[in-house]
Amino acid sequence: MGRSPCCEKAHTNKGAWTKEEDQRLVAYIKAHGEGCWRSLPKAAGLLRCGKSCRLRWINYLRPGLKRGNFTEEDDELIIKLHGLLGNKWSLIAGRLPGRTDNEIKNYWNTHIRRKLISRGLDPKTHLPIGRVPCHRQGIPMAADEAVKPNDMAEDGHSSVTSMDEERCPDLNLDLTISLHGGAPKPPAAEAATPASGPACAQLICLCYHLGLQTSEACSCQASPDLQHVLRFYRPLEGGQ
DNA sequence: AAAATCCCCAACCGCGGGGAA
DNA sequence: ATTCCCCGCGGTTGGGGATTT
Repeated sequence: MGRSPCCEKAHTNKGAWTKEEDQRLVAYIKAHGEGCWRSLPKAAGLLRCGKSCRLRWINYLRPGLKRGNFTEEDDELIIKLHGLLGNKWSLIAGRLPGRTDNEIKNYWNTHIRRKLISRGLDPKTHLPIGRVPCHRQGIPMAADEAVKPNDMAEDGHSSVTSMDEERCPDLNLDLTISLHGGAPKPPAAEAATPASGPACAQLICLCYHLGLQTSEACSCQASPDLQHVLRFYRPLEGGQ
């Protein structure tokens, strides 16, 4: 039982990519564009599975990738974003142009984790090591723990917003996503890009995004001025 | 200089979501 | 309504270079 394999494993290469494979992949994507990863390997003459091709392209061959050291500012941004989003590497990567989710994930696990530990902070919760998470005191916490049913019900707002402002006043956490009421979806790329600033009218509450919308946890829908627009959004002060 | 250990990161794996049939 | 397929994500692995003994 179980899911069928993503490709015919018997006739696919694994492991490190060769220069020739890279060249074939780049040439094919330049000519035909991204997408249709399943059929790409055959069309491009590669003995690789589609997933492998996609990964190679996204993480290594795609133009515009920044390779090399992260700056101190990058570090701090990643730490802030991780504190709010948790291990949502793709979302975090969306905030760091030229960086991939895989790269950030690796960098987190190899460098930033230790950095936090050396500061006496738990890399998972961002709390002082040994301390029990408690956001009500404005103490940092992991995003997984940031939105809990009771937090939402008490005052009708996501505590993430106030937490966010308390903790990262300089951080634009525009986590805009589409409505759940039949309104057209904005392009996925806009969901977490700085470009979708205050001008973006279709916003949604974070609790819904986190799957809490159907529970009592989310009271955003009760808000009279948010009948069509539910939001978790905080604009930058003075732009990006 | 050689062996052992550590560390980094590219790549793989399995799962879940969403759309099409 | 259900099943299937594809894509994308996050967790994990393992090869190989760097460092230490």
